[in-house]
Amino acid sequence: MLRLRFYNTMSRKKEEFRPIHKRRATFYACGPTAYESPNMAHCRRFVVADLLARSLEYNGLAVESYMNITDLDDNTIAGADKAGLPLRDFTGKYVNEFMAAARELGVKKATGYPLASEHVGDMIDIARELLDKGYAYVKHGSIYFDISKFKRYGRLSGVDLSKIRTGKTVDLDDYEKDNPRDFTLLKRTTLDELKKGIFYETDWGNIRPGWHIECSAMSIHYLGETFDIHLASQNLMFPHHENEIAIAEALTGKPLANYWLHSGLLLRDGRKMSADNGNVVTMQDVLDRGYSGRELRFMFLVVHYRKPLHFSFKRLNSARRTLMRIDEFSRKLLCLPPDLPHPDVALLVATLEKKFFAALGDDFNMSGAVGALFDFIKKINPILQAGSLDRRQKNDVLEVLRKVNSVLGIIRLERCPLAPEIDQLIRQRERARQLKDWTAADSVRAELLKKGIAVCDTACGPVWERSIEPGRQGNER
RNA sequence: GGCGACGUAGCCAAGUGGUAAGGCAGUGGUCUGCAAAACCAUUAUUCACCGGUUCAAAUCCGGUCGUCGCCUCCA
Repeated sequence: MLRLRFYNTMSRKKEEFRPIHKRRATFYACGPTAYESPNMAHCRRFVVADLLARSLEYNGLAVESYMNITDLDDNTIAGADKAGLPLRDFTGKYVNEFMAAARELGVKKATGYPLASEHVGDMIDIARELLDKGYAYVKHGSIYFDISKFKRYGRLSGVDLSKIRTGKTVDLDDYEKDNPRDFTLLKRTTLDELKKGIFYETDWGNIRPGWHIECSAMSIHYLGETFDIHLASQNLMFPHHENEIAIAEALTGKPLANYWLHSGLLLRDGRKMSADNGNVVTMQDVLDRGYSGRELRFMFLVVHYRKPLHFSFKRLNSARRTLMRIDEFSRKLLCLPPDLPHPDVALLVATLEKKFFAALGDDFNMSGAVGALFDFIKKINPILQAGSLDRRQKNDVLEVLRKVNSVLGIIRLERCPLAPEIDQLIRQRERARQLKDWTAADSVRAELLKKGIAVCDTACGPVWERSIEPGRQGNER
């Protein structure tokens, strides 16, 4: 059992996690917009959400997690228009890509991935209620949230609305707000949208929802008025999260989430990775270069989730090498025959478990946790090399690694099952090697390779693995 | 201009008051029929800079510099 603490943006401190329900944890993560292919920034967010979910699960909590997909907004509408496709077909393609990327990254499925377009009814209800309560107003067929009515605005991000430069990034001429700081809840349908059938009928005319109300509506719909954790990346803090909070709290009078977690940005060449900066590296780019989702996952995992992460292929290479060291270790552990017991193993196993989960529980300090794993590997390696682990100790080692891996999700602990004839061949090759019949040994090795088994020799005997195409290694669970 | 984050070795990265984890690369060694590796050892008198508090500071306080992000629909 793990004591979980994490940094709550709302209080700007690390706090101990106390779920609302004893055995259940609920969290909502802001997901991608379905108008572009998954890139490294999306991948990091997926992995961070997965880390959170797995940590909560390890803590014995049943996790209910939702990550929304924005499939109804300016970008998706403009994208579909440009592609000459119906909105649904356009976004559907990207939704599938995101799901595939998540799988590739070894991300456990969230409870749900709701689409904004399927919850417009909820959004309209919320807007109506906010109008009734006086937090919103109608103007020329659009509905805006009146920020002046929500006194606690800005608590999360610390912005002072009087000092903000309005209109710097948005053309205010497109809106008819009472105050430029107000934000759109429901936007009057344009003529073009009307023609394409992208509109929803309401008492106030045809509309479509704005971005902020989508998240409030979906999170409340699935998780209730107050849930445990809201997760997203830092650059969404203002205005998106402030607006989400304003909508939800004006509506219910209760906090939307008890803990607000924000992950760091993903940078490329010192700048945020985004289409605007023209420095996007997609998941597909990385796979095409022969890297695996598993290698990406590891690269994302070892950097603290709140820190900015500079993406580079050099870094990815370094992650690959590091992973190879772990793989070598687990291969030996699985393949080499058990022998005599070693006196230090019990303590080493206990230390790994303690240190790994203490680091994890301290605001997801994965660098510290992985450091503990390497300390362990370094100590066990010589023992393994000397062939002095007995069967029971090997099981203990495997068991602690399974625990660690329930969060990491990258260690290969499934012994590659050997068909009897493969086992036979390996033995045959060993006999040939003992007789120094190198020609026979090499031909058996070649035969094994044809059957998809790569054999390496070590001082303690042969170690094998399923030979896999580089870059296409599957993730262990 | 306002708000926020970050700055630790060649690179990546932990460490938030007790004397610098871990990984990659490098170097040296061990093992090895071949192959591919692997394994071990080693690498920061110092934590962007300046000042202060303290017996003790990468860690706390004040200031400076640098990089990045957000400021009302890129997400």
